[in-house]
Amino acid sequence: MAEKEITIKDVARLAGVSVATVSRVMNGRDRVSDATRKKIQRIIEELNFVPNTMAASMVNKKTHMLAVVVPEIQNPFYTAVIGGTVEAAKKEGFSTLVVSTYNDEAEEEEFFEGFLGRNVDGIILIGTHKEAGFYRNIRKPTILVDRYINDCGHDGVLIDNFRGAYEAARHFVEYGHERIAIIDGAHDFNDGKDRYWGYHQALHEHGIVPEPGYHKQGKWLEEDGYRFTMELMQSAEPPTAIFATNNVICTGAIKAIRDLDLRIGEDISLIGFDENELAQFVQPRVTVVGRPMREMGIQATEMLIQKIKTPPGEQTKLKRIVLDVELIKRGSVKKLN
Amino acid sequence: MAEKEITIKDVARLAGVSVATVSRVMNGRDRVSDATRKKIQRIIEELNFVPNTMAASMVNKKTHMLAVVVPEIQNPFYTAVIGGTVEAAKKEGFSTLVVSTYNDEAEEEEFFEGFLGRNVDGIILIGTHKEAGFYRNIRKPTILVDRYINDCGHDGVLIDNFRGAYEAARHFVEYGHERIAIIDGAHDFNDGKDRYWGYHQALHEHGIVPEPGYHKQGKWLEEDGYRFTMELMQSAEPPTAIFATNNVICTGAIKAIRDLDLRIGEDISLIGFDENELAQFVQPRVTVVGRPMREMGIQATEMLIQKIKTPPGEQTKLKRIVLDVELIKRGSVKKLN
DNA sequence: TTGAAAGCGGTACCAC
DNA sequence: GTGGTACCGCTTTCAA
Repeated sequence: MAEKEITIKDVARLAGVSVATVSRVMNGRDRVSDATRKKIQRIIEELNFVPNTMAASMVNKKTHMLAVVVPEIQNPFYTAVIGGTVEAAKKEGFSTLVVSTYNDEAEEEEFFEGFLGRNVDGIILIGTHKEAGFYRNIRKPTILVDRYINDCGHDGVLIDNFRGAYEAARHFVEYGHERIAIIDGAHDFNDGKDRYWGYHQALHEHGIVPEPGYHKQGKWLEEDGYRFTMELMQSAEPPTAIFATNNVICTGAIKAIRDLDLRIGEDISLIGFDENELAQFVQPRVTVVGRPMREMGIQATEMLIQKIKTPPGEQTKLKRIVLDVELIKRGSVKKLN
Repeated sequence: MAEKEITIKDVARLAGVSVATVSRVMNGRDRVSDATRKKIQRIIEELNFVPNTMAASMVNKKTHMLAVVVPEIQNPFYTAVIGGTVEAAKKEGFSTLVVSTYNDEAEEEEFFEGFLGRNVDGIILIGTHKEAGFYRNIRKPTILVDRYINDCGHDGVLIDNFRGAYEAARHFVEYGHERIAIIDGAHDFNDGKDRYWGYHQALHEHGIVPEPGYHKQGKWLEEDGYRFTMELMQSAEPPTAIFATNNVICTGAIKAIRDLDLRIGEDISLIGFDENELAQFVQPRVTVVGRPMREMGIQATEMLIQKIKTPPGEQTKLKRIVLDVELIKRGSVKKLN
């Protein structure tokens, strides 16, 4: 397991040339005579020599690695973004490594201070921190995905949360709903906040004043979706529609509805945010606001690599790409009018 | 974004000491006078200096990083293993990075040849390669998880697939089933093969000869579960029970049963392998063979770190840890007798 | 207690 | 074309 590693020096010695020449052959930049090249290549082969990437990185300050840092690796939304990133990175010759912070700020900080954070060429970040200061301290090409903090100093790839929620709520209204509840979580990030206000505006525009009791705030957890749906449906005046603002809340809501022996799209209308297994399984299937998850990863990665390749001098000003969402209508919203 | 990095030299110069002394203060090993230590610490603070981990690693050959390489990051089984790994690694002061090979051998090879594979201290590997040769080439502390290849030269943390399948099949038999189908995939790895033969033995022991048409082999995909369940149930002599040998096949089977308008545990009995969302959602819930996924990650990581810390001389002989599985009985198996 | 200097394993510039 | 060599940023003897 731990024989002394073979180095470029060994190769040079055995080939009877200098390390410089071996280096040339490895990188194929400078030209080397065919004879020596052949000989060196043979020795490399024989010795099964693999250059130490770290040593190389020390001098040229490049690792050709990207990190994608997500809050939670178990959430299919994030794994889809990761998939897009890996694909796009590979195309450009970069390797990708994944880090999950498990929604823990300390964990996120450790990444940046540790080996990884300091040695990747760039970072795709779905952050956990809420203050711009944290992000401003990141001195490395970074693209924020999904969650964006104003004044953070980095580019972002986002989706139009406001519009997604607006469309969902409007869909309810158009179908004649007025008692429309929303289950979300803390408004720590733009995404959650925007979804709430999108919903809010759609209602207002149609003269509906959202009843305070219809706004349930948890922690963006499945159990919140479950508990609040239970509460709502068992209250004196249950809503006719529920907007579940992320995929796990939606899962919880579906389970609650099932346990309450209610029929989706009949006894209660439901719209979720993001695709999820259950939403596609139940009958009728659940209408959701879909976002181009994989595409977000791809776009972010392309921006990132672009940025990495741009000489420090000519950095352009900050930009944010906003991708569109789509209301995927299925059968979970009952027509009341 | 790219001001010149601060180095240990800058600190040394400003503190009016040698780099050696700064290094001492940073690592806290050697003793340094209180006065100089204070001064150096102040400068480090002021400059916001963070040492270059790569340079350090070059000399002490340690990165304190572990990689966990999985075939597919979207599969909850693997993310659970990852979770266990991250937890255990953290306890011992190691960072963990995740790499998904997407079931692609080339991708897996690239990892080992690239920056990451060469610079982590150890690897938790759920491999994609099928030949022992590939694994024997890995010259780094490595633990194989779940999938094990004989003669690979590494320790492993496995589960008793044979027994899990055996228990599942026996459960069917005890409940009076005789027409028991099994859906699996290629027997490339021990896990799949063992599951098939566990099933096979249980039937044989009870004098049941598995009908060839009841063994459906696909690619371990959800669509296989769906397609084969359809085929089986629409055949001239449909089985009374189906053993879905992994989580996604089970998901597919559940969907097919739903689309066929059949009732689980009534028209068709079903047992899955590994927990999954749908198995717990449908009514009645689906009986599954459960494995201690997170625990597998933890055990593997502890073995790995142990190994990393063991001096090369005194390596012990190979060992495999086999964790137990558990048949989680729920309502999806009908009593026929 | 502190400093000088020799690496770690490469890269790249400058000579020849 | 090829070799010599000064780094990259840090750790670690060895001396002082």
